[in-house]
Amino acid sequence: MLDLAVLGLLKEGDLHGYELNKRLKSLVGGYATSFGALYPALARLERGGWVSSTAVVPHSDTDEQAASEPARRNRRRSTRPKSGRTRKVYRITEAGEGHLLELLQEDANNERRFRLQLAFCRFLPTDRRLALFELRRAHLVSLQAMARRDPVHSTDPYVRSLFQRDQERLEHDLAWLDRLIADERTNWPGPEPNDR
Amino acid sequence: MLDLAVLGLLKEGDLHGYELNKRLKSLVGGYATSFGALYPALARLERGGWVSSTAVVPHSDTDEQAASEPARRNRRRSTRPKSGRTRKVYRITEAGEGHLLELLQEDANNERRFRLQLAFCRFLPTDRRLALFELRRAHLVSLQAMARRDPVHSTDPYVRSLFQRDQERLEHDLAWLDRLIADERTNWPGPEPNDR
DNA sequence: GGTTACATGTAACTAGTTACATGATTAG
DNA sequence: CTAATCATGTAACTAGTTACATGTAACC
Repeated sequence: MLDLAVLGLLKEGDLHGYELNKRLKSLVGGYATSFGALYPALARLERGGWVSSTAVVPHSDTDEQAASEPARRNRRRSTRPKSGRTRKVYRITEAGEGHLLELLQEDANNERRFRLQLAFCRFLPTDRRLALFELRRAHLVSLQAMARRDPVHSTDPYVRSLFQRDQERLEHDLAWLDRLIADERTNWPGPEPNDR
Repeated sequence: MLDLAVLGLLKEGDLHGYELNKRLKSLVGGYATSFGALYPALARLERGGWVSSTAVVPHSDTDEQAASEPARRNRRRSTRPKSGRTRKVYRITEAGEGHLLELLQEDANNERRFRLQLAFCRFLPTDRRLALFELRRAHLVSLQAMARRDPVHSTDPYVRSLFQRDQERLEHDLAWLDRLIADERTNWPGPEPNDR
C-alpha cells in the first residue's frame, strides 16, 4: 500500500525519502508512515525497477532538482542544501507508472487503500476512475446487506449504539460516493447520451 | 487486540476456538479474524496464564459445557457432539479478568481497538467507562484540530472531497460519542449533583 | 552550545492475512 | 459417496510500528 502512495507522489515530481515522508503525513488525513516502513519500501521499489535513484550531494549545484521546484529562480545556488548529508532523490520509471495505474484500480475493499486510490485517481482515465468508484460502492453495499441480514442480536446498549453508528456511517459514505459518481458522469457524458 | 476480543468473549462463558471464531465474526461489524491469528493467540494467552483450557472429547457427557449453554434440557445427551475431533474449551482465569480490565482502558486512539473496547465496556465500572469515552473523545478532537490547522492545500477535487467527508465523519462521530457520554452521566449522576 | 530539523537506515515488534495440512462427522 | 461443517493447527506473507544508530547543519 505504501507503494501506491510513494509512486503516486513521485508521479508528481522527484523526491527524496525524507521529503516523501513529510508529504505522506499531510496527504490524506495523516496517512501513517514511518521511516522504518518508507526506506525499505523505496529500496524494494528500486529493486523492482519501479523507481530509480540518484545520490545528490548537498553542495553540488548541478541539475538535481526536478519538477518539485517549479520556479528555478536564476539558479543562484537557490537549491542551497539545508541538508546534513547526501540525499537519494527518487524518480518514477515508465514501468513504475504502469504499476501505479494497476495499483490504482485493484480491490477497493480496503478503506485505507481506497483513500490512497482516491488521492491519486486523477492519474486514471475517466472510465477507469468510474469503475473504481463503482467497485467501492459495490463493496459498501455488500457490507450494508450483511449488516441487515444479521441484525445485531445483542441487547447490550453499547454494542447496539455502535452498530447503529456503523449503519449511519455506511449510509453517509454511500451518499458521498454517489455524489462523486454523479459528478464524474456529468463531466464525462459517456456512451448513454449519444444515440450510439 | 485479539486478546481483548478473546478475553471479552470468554468472560461471558467458556468457548473453544472454532466457536470463538464464529462469535468474533458476528461481533462488531465483522471484526476480521482468522484461525491463523486466533489459535496462536489462544496458545499465547494460555502461556501467559490469562486463560486455561480443557480438552473435551465429543462423546463424554461429563460437565464440559458451561455458561454458553444456559438451558440444560435434562442432560439427555443434549450436548450431542456435532464435532469431528476433540475440542479445547477455554476459560478465562482470574488473572485474565484483571488483564481484560486493563485492555478495556488503554489507549483509545485506535479505531479498531475502540470498537472492541466498546463491545465489552459493560464489564467496566461506570467511572472507568466514562474515562474511556472521554479519552476517545479527546483523540477525535485532536484529530479535528489537526485537520483544521492544515486546511488541505490541494486543488485536486477528489482529495478535497475526501477531506471534507473526513471532517463530516469526525463531526458525526463526536456527536455520537457525546450522546454516549451524556447517557452515561444520566444513569450515573456522579459527584457533581451531590453537595460532596 | 544545546535543541531542532535534516537525512538514511536497521532491528525487533505488532497484528494481522491467506494458504496449507489434517482429520472426523453429518447431511444430502 | 461426496460435499459441507466441525475442529485444530502451522508457515509464509503483508503491512505496518517503535526504538535505535548515526551524522550534519541551521537556529537561537
